[in-house]
Amino acid sequence: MQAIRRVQDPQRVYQEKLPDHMDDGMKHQDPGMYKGSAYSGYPFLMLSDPYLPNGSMSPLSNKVPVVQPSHGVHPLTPLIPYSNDHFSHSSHSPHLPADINQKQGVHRPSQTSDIPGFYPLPPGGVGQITPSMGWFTHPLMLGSGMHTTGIPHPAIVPHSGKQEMEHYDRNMKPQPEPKREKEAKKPTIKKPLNAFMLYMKEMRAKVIAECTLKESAAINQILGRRWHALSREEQAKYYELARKERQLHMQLYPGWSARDNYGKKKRRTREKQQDSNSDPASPKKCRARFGLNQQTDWCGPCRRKKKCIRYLQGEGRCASPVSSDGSAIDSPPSPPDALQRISSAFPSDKLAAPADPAPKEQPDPFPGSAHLQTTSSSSSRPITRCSSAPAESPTFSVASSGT
DNA sequence: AGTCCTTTGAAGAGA
DNA sequence: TCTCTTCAAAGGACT
Repeated sequence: MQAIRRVQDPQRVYQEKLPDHMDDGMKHQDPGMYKGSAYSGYPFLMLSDPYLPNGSMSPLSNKVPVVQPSHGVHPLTPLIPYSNDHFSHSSHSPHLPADINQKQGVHRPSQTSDIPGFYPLPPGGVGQITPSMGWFTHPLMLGSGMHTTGIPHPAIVPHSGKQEMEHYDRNMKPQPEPKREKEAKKPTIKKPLNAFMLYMKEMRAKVIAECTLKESAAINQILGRRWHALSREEQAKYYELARKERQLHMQLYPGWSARDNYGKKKRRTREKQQDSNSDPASPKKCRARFGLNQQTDWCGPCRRKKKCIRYLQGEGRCASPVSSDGSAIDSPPSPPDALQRISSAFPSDKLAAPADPAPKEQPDPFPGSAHLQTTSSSSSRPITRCSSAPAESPTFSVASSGT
């Protein structure tokens, strides 16, 4: 039933979930645009994207040179956002069972029969699509993430990497195996990538090349800032790609739920739960402490529904909480408005920027560039210090971690 | 081998 | 309805 519901109403879901700034036009462009073909959102079919003025496959291809990343991301990365590694270890197996995901209760539609009319498959199903892509020999095409339709989807990966994929290939051999062992080798369907993940996927190599960094935590901090530095139009491209990716994912795995992958980081989960239980910086507790409206007031100057920045910075208290309309709630030194107070307190971050517990010594002269003051206080392993430098030629040096 | 770090966004669970 | 949690990618560092 859940699968049916999800398949029947994806358009509404996506439109509702579109970021606010997408309301301007994106939503209105959408009606019916996917109804012609069930897989019109499928990456391989997006050779000419109506959302991209020049029909480019890459949202940044018209402004950012494609850098072949070390991990082999395909130039079409934004539309094929899954790691090739997951598939490069298994050559095409004609014996690959079509229905490889029964364990997770994913209903694998047998062509058109099980797909509600909202996603009418073209005659012959998606399988007819592949011949038109004869030029396209992406490794994913040869992987074991093969959909019933014959089109692989990179979201299908083994539970824990390459070795399991090799096991999985062996499973293709007609050798009877214990049921329990078989179940343990069932691949995992991963979540579709969101807009920021798609952006990271594309820009990571560029940042690595610029900064000669490889540590992802530091790279991601840079990418996070650059993401906020993007214009709405630029971000909208990634939101749209993500929306299509979700739609494709929903089409391929109608019964899949993000919940299927819950519980795979159990240690971290437990620690976080313990932490949250005793964390006085939680928004709810901060609001309670300041007598704020739990429903409408924001916690702290960050205006994010997360932990209080000031608390995390060591002040041990919430400061300058603002109401939902931006007006000050406590009594700071009479700022013009809460937003200005916020931006003055955190000059290098936009309002929506992530809470960086590191003290902001001076405004970031290159917002969006690879300017990393320091790493998080939550990390006992300072990673990188990035000097202020133009975005085109940032310089990085590895901070002495003191280890 | 498994987990952490770090980012944003989507989705699910629970209050 | 809102808040909170988890996971998605990445790879070096750590346990």
